[in-house]
Amino acid sequence: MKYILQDLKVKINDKIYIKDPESSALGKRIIENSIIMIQEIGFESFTFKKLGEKIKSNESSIYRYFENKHKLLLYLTSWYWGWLEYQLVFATNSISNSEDKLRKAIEIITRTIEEDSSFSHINEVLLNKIVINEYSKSYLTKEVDEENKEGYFSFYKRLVIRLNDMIKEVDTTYPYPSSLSSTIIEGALHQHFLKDHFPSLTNCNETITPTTYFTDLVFNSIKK
Amino acid sequence: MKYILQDLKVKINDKIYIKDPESSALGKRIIENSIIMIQEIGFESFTFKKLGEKIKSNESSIYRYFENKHKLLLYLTSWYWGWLEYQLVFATNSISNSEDKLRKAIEIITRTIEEDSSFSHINEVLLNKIVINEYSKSYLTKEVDEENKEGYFSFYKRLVIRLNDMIKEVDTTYPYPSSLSSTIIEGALHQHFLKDHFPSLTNCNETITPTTYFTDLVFNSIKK
DNA sequence: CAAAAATAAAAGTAATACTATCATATTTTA
DNA sequence: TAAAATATGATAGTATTACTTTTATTTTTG
Repeated sequence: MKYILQDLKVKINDKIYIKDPESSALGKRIIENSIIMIQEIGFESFTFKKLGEKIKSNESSIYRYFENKHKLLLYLTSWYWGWLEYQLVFATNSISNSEDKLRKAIEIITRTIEEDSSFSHINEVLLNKIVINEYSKSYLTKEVDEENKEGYFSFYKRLVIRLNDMIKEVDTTYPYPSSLSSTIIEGALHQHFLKDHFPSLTNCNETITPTTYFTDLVFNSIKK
Repeated sequence: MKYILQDLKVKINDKIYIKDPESSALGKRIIENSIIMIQEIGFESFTFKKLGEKIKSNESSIYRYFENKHKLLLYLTSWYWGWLEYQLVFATNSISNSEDKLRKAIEIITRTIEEDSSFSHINEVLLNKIVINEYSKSYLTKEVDEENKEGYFSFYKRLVIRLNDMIKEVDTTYPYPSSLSSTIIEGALHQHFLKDHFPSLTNCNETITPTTYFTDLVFNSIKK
């Protein structure tokens, strides 16, 4: 698994970047350190100038890779959803029973990314935290429809559709499979956030995980 | 109902503002027009300078009411959740059957705010759109824990807890009432957003409403 | 080794997010 | 009703952001 993951390259829509950060050492440092920095100080406070200082490069050099920090966030989150989709496919592929498959899919999507199975320069534990705290900012904009047309959200959409398909496989008659799928994916991020900042608004904690909650939710809604 | 609503004053935490916008004509113009403007151009592009031009007042005068636009967003969204709570209490109060009560509560929380039942200077149809598009930005910040301690999210929390209580009333044994409650409230905003921008990720449309979907979801999860 | 490409350094611009000062208008109250 | 207090408006100023441009330097490659 490790070996395969090391070879995996998530192919990001090339309109998101000006120059592919995977194509150079500087590009990789930009990605690696932007993840660390956004996680540390938050997306609002993060600037290309600060990142330049951190990686001892120049602001103007970073602008040759990404138009602006919004595009960089789109890049990072696209990578995350692509990575998660790979995890999902890898883990569910061999399961023939559709109920077991769905169960596993929910687990993959809602679990806490804990062990640092990080390969190369991307720390997906930190990246998962960024997705929890910043992802919705990437689509809650006035430009969402244009950017959607450009395909900037295609990994996310593909994941929602994949889960939707798995739900349908278990119960063809369930009338809201894509709403349920999008609720799980977005809701999982939200429950993880609440657990850390608004514990009174969730039952999730060290013992009850979002996986437990969403598994129960899904299997009560669809017929088994 | 109209009459009562006209008298309702949502009492916002006074640390959110510097000077109470309800206390003056200028303050009310700030609120009224900031809602219109944020809805029009989005929160990112919105500035106090632009608002000043629109209401023919001065940037510096607006700063005497709100420290910054983040606090203004907290004010507007607090007002919205307070208003929605009022709607909820008003509509469910007289229902004695706890299942019917929950059903009505879900309806109030997940429905599209359509008719402009606006009173005074606040247009809650536009405000609902702002909440759909911008609310998560108000808490997805590095300051969320401090601001939560200051009580800036108390209306939202109270609504989640109220719905949680109603779920418990119907089924005391259900193990995830607060997660379900927060999923409904956050999820309803999300489904409304998807319906407008990512229709392939939701089953909600003109005929299937978020209310239909969430009502089904809830009553399949809890025992009746 | 020369040419091309990538990166770094520095400077410049327009806008943002404020703060401060002072003038003027309006309201309050003595 | 005059004086005082308060609210608002106009103007200017500051630091930072979000870039763009130009030029110099370093690295890569043919």
